[in-house]
Amino acid sequence: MSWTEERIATLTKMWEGGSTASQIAEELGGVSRNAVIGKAHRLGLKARPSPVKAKAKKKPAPKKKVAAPAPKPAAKKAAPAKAAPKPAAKPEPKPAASTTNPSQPLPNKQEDLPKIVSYGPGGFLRQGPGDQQAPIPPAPPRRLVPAKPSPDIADKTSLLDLNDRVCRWPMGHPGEPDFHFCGEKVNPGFPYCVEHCGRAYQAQLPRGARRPPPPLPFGGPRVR
DNA sequence: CCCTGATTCGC
DNA sequence: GCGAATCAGG
Repeated sequence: MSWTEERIATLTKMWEGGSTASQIAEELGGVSRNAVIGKAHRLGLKARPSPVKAKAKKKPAPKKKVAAPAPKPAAKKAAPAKAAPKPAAKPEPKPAASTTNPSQPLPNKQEDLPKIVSYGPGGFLRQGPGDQQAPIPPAPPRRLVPAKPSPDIADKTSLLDLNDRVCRWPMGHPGEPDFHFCGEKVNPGFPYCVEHCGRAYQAQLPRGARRPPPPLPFGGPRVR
């Protein structure tokens, strides 16, 4: 498996969403937990509550079992000394001007809601009924430059384009070059547009009066 | 034991 | 760049 735009997008989204590396790996498929972590680091988006970060113990020369324990005067990757002790360590947690938007000083301080989210098979957001009411309607009227990672999906709704107002119904299948999301305006109160709400939420019919199989996302044959 | 993320380093 | 192996804390 290779790290395509979509896979990286999913990884990033989930990682930042708080999903564990295992969950992400399982979601992406074809990659291990380590692969996810490794990639996450390479993407520069590490820094997350890790159980093994509290005490940064130094490593007593782990030495990979393979490498010969022979003394290496000039180790190819010797630790470049821990420079910059920075005694005056009191750096202001600069919020780092969020993409700068002078004309709109949005509060941007809407509580640190844990907001548990999960992701469906395609990395789409899976919400519980309780979350569908969108407790925080004043979604920042972000009008940032999309900066599409790929021109191929220039007019498609990618994972990165998802927000509280667009339909999250997946179109196509993850991993495919044109995988994207519906992107239509949502049916207020739901994560999908009116049309897809009809697919997602079907009235429970009486026994025996059941209709066709529930066309869940990724659940059945490809529909597009 | 299980889980977690961090890190190293051969490929 | 990738990820298995490994480390290390919960």
